[in-house]
Amino acid sequence: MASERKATADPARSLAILWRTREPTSRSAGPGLSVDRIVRTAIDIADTEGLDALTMRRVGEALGVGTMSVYTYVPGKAELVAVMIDTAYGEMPRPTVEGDWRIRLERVARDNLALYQRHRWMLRAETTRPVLGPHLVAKYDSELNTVADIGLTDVEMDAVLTLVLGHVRSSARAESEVVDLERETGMTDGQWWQSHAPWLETFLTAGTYPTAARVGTAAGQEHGAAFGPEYAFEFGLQRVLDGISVVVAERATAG
Amino acid sequence: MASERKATADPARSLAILWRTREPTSRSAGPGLSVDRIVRTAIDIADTEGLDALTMRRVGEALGVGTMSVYTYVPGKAELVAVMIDTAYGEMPRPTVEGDWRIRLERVARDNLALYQRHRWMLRAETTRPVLGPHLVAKYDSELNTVADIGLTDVEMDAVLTLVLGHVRSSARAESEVVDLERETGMTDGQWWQSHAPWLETFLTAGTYPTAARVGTAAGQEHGAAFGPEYAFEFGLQRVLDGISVVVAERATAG
DNA sequence: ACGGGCGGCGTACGGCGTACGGTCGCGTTG
DNA sequence: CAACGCGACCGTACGCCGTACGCCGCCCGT
Repeated sequence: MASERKATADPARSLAILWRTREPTSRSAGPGLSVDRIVRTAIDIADTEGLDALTMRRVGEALGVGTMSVYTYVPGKAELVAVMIDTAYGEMPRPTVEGDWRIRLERVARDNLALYQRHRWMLRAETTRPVLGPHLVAKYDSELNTVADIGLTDVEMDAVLTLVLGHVRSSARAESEVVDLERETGMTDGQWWQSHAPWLETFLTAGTYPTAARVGTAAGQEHGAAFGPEYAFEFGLQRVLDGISVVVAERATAG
Repeated sequence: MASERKATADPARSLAILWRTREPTSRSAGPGLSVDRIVRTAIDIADTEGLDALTMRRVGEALGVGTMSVYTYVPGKAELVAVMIDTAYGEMPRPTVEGDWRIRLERVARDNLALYQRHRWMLRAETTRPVLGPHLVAKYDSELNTVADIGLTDVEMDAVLTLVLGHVRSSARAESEVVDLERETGMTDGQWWQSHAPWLETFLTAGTYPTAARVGTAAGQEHGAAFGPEYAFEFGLQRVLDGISVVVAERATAG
């Protein structure tokens, strides 16, 4: 597919599907297709077989229905993916209001990480502009409320959320890469590294990049693998929260 | 393409191409193909027409050569993209050693942002495991040196770099989405938002998500568009650096 | 002079998203 | 109660993609 070229070409239609503005229209007792059934099936496929396996033909097949029947409910694949994303947002827990802002924000980060771990395809699908579905809006609102009372301006609240969610995405991607690699090559991360190491050493004359060699080795041994995604997530999250707490403190003393 | 399924299936071959272990082999005065010419052409196409336009047929055509001739030098599209990525890393400036760590790290962030702005396709191509080409290694080494003398452990140095580069990537992606959207729909970000707003309001009963509505509006008016990628980058970068300086200070007093 | 090897490539295959034009059974209307 | 229109369903086909395979013809070593 030439991607989402026209994903937003018809805002009316796209948004109508996202927000389910449509009667159930169960006319007969036939296959009984619906946007919801299609989306659930598609998410299932993407979860278990990966985004590459998500094919319109595959979706039809899984529903026991012709390929083109799917197009009765969804204008195209891009829109289907959009609804999948919004649906996934919908199954997240809403942030609690307990604890101070740092605890709440940390919770938001962990919930989002769990989302990406459950639906790794989202990391590759969320390429275009945010979907603007009902669940994304609800999520955005509830996550904003998490940092609504700590003295930040509206613009800063948005930026804080963007920063934290961006870090989560980055970490989730790094972790997902390791998992994907293991599934695709049948090697663990360590084995993959081992198989590349001799070749790397061939090219990399000893001493040319001392820092890279030392740190790469150190990081590898520390985590038992070439990269420690969980460590990177935790370390980064604490750094980000530390950084945020600096502005929060500023606002508290200045305001 | 089923993506990079076998991108690393033959480490020897892949690494050999990455590190250019091969005589130039300019046998005749024919088309004179080479990995370098192919990669430069491919980068050109991706830069000006986007990653979706990067097709093996298109590459051959641009080189005045049959499609399959490209395969003489490159095992497949995945490997081609890998070399493109490493080549792009190669044209980055190497970080200076002037100033304190914060200035140097900030410079690293800005250089990487500029890279992504010049080659937006990298944001969508860098999906798999890092490429392990010569330029990536050199980049990693020189960027590490930027934070090598501030009292962090090796593992922490790696994590700091990962954090900063992750933030850059996230910001660059957000910015790229806006640009792509404008190019694809012919609307500016503001216009796009305007065209969606009436529909959103239809679904979004006033007052259901007060915080989202207020902050969304505030952020939009502040930046003159629905989202201010540059602001998000700057704000996030300062927060991240603040967070890092907390550990650095800790190490300085404790060590 | 010649023969092998390799750079170059034409053709073809399987798979993708999806446009288009049917078919058929239901709910509504006279 | 009969006719009908509409919408769910779908078979076929088109134009893309990546790339396997086998063939040419030229250059270079002999």
